[in-house]
Amino acid sequence: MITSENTCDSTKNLYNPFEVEKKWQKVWAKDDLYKTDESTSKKNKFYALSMFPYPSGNLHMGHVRNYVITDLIARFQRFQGKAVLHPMGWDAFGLPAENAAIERGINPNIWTKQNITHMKSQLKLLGLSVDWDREFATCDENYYVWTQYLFLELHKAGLIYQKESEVNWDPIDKTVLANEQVDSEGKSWRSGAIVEKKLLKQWFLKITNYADELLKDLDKLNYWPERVKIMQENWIGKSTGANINFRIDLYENEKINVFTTRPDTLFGVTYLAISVNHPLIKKITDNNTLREIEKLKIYLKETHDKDKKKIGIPTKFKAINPINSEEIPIWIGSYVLDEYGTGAVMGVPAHDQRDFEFAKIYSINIKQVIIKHKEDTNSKLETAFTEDGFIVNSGDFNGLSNNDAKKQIKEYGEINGWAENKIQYRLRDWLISRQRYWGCPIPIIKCSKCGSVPVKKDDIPVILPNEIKITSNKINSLGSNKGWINTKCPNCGNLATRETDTMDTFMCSSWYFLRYPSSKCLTKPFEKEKVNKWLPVDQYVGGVEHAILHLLYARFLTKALRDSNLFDIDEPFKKLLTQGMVQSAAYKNVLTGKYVSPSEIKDFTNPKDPNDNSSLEVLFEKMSKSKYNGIDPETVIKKYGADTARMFILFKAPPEKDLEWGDSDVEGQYRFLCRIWKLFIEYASSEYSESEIDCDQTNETFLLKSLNIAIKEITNDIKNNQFNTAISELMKFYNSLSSNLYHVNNGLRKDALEKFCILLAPFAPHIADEIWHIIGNSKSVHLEKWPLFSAEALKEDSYELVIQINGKVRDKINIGIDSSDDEIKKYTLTRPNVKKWIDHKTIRKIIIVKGKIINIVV
RNA sequence: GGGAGUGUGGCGGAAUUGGUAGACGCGCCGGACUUAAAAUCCGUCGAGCGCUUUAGCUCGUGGGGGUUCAAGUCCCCCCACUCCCA
Repeated sequence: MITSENTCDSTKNLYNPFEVEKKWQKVWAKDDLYKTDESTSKKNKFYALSMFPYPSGNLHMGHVRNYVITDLIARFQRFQGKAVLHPMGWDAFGLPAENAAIERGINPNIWTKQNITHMKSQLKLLGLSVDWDREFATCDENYYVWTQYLFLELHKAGLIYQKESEVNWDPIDKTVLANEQVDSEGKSWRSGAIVEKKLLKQWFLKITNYADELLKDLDKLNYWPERVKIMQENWIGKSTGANINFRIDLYENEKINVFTTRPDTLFGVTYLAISVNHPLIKKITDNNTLREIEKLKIYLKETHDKDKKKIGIPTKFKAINPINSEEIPIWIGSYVLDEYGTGAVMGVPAHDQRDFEFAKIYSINIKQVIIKHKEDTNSKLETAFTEDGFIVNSGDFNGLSNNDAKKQIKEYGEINGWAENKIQYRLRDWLISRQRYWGCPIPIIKCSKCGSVPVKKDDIPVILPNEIKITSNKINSLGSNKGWINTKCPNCGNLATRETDTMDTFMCSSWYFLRYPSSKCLTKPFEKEKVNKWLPVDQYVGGVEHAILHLLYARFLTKALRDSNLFDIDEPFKKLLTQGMVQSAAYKNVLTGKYVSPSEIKDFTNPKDPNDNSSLEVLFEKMSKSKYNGIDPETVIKKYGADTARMFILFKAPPEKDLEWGDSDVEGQYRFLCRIWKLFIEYASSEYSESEIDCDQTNETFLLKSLNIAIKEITNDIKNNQFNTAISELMKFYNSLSSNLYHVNNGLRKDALEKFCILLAPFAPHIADEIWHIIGNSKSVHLEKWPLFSAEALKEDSYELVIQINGKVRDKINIGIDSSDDEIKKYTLTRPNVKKWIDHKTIRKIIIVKGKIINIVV
């Protein structure tokens, strides 16, 4: 362990990170060093943003990683002479505050504010270059007034509507649960009751209106990780196909409309399957069947997706396949969804796996209409054949490739009036109603005469009442507050009631990045010209878990508000970096499956469970209480300082990868900072700073070169988000600096030390400023310009040529940079090591790659 | 089942466009300093064989094949793990 007694220098001038960090944090705050520069239009802007945190109460390592990465980028961009906006705020509405209220009897508002105060103080320890003047929380009245304002804008634009929809209902707690609060067995995480589906009238946002643009514009996001774009693409789930009408034998005028992406398999349809809620079911009179349907409905309600079986109920109806007038049975199928398509599917067992399984269970005909190769004969299918191939058993369409048949059968159907082109999305409209207290109230008034009427813009905010009542394990939602709920209709003036649902918190977080450029504005959510100036966010950093929901909602809202003419940008986030998890060692007893706290383990080289003395498995997993592997950032900072924590986190792994916490690696970074400290203290003591005892040309060239390599590589690495290798380069430069420093002239010595400070500054900002001052500067190092490397200094007059014989390295020689091919050959062939390998052999070929390699093939 | 990704020493991880595999750090071992320990500084460390002084050779980036003068990198097949979607 490192303590203040045994740090780097045992005699004097210890590196004391706490003093250094406290000192500089004060100075920076006093000098407003990180205030956003809005004074000039000469500077290019750079908007650096971390996904804002939920104020859960304590800072986690995941937060630290997120903000340190963003901070490094923000600092680097400031060094590049840009005007940087680097704000921070709080995603402050949401369930944990309600749960805390229930458990501890604290008002969610007070709980949240306390958490913010505490987390902010922890955050400040990190020395982030955040412009704190722009801070806000989404639960602040003068933030959520604008969330309501935007709701009204969207309402005006026709993007908001009400619909009955199923929710997860906990019958014991009498409350609605979010999907995440229902476990894999369909039980409530709180009460353990089986969660029911209940129909409630809810508010929706028409995100589907933008499905196509959201999909198309993914192409514009050149600086987003490919996998995030693919996830969004899959989520939107565009499929192109056709709606096909099937007549029903008994009812001349009834038709069943099915959506399919595979019109090429139409001749292979052997049944239709409809959902339990399909309109046709109303025509069923047979009591037996009706009872079966009721049973199936209950089964579907209570069974979770994972263990759902395919269940079918036969009906007496027959459908007519429009392409060949074949009669096929109509089944009710458990796997047919109401929400997707038309609530009916055409069953093609031969070419769809789900249909295949269904047909096997109920002995339905399987008719193959696509074969892989033209010459293939039909064989019995073991599974559905879903690859491309050629059409058979399909009348006039036989012999076509199935992709051609898709088009031709669809066109044929269009001409004959039973098919139409159709594009279908998987994306559903966004349900924003929450039957919850701690959220942004939905600004709607319900009038018995006028229906749902939006609150007038002058009358917002609709303020969340502060008094809460907790009964039977829940906060009574807004509905029980009579003084609040009763109001007048803005339309007719009659008595009316307020909407008692609050908004999904994703709504609050879908526009916060628009607020930062004008976070103090009291008259609007944001100023158009400020949004146009600062947006899009140049670098957005956050966890990949938000790849779909938050990032998709934010993109949608940006587009919707653009269309309401509130600003002109199409996409909110130009560059996206999704950082990996922070993991640490967890000790698991393989026999019991239980985790053991490290404090109970005596010998870490051979960890044993103290309860049964069995060997423990060491796993690197995401930090969590239940696994006893959490590392508290505040503890680490108090032990080593923020600069060490920052350096460690940036060095240990590339930013997108998971990071494994390691105490000895943290100490390694601490030692590195100690070595730096010592070097600068030594230099500052007069005996070294003035002397030129041992000047040597070789050392000078060497140091100059390593300085310029460092500048070049570190600059490049930061630009490419390769912070781990940037720190490697910094270490190499340090190694060269410390071994050459007193063998070079005073000018170079000072210059190298100063540039080292600047290069270190974005990574470890506190110590960098301190050593910058130690060597005699008076302004902050963070006001300096980023150094440029000199190509001249990097120029070599010779290089090491690698000599390969048959592709294997046999020798290396130093050779002049201008040597011609002939000269290279000549030198190479005289080398004894080379001779040894080519003696008595014929040289077939010689390949020379200038500046690198010569390969002699014998 | 479909999609995306990962696999390199004891460990985390480096390797421009195909051109010296293992940068940098951690760890280990050895040495210096010390009464001793810690800290610090110096040095060794992919595996195997060889090296009595002199030194080199073979193998090696999950496995198997291929393209190439040259493959961690490109192509094909397989294995393992991770994530997303059913």
